[in-house]
Amino acid sequence: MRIATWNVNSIRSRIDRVEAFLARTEIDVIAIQETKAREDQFPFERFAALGYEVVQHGLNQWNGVAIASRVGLEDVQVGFDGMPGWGEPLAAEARAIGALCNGVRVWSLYIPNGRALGDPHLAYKLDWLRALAQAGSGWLAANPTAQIALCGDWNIAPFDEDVWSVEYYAHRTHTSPPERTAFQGVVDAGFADVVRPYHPGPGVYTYWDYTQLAFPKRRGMRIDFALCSPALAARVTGALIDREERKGKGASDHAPVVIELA
DNA sequence: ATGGTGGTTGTACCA
Repeated sequence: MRIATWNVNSIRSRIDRVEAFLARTEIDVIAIQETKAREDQFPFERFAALGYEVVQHGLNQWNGVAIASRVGLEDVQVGFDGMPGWGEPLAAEARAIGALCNGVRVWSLYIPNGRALGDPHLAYKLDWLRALAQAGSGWLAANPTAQIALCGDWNIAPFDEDVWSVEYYAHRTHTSPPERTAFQGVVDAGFADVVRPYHPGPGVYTYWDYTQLAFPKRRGMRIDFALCSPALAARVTGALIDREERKGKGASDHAPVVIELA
């Protein structure tokens, strides 16, 4: 079984790329982020034609998450217990959707962007991650053998080797100690980065800014992860970061991350 | 080669 996670930066703009990716990679389940589409705008039929069921949660032109599966899609959950809201009045954003796919609970997560050190969005991001760690801890407490994949764009580079320049990010988000502590909180709850052992850094990234030739200059960040519960991590036999998908015209600024399960 | 922001929306906001 093969699970992918990919921030596509608009499913409507990227549907041709997503289609081609699914067709050439034998993906069973894909967690998608930044769909930027409401339910009535989502290209469900394009997935159906390839044999995938889709569930999606999108409220407006921002955020948006989806899961496509060709191995079953059950027990869909939008958001998780304790997930913080944003705005006035406080409202849940479209940043989390989960479903059971062939025995694996797959989550598609779009962790808030903190924008800048000191920005209220950063506090929101940290709250969101703390709530996720707490929810995840609860899921494993209820069932220690649960197979759970927390897939998505985490907007955090957990270690210095996960960014092209420590100096560049010294006073920006994604690398600050509170963010790294919050990410580690999810790891400590029992969810492991199963890709790192197959692709050790430095220089291994999943995101490259659109501006200033970041990709050809290899100026990226590793911020997209599939964190797996112990029972699922034990099934992992390989992993791939598909840099090919960042190349050429019409690419997302993120590459897909794929894990292979026995 | 991988190439100098892009997407959605509406003339700004988000990343």
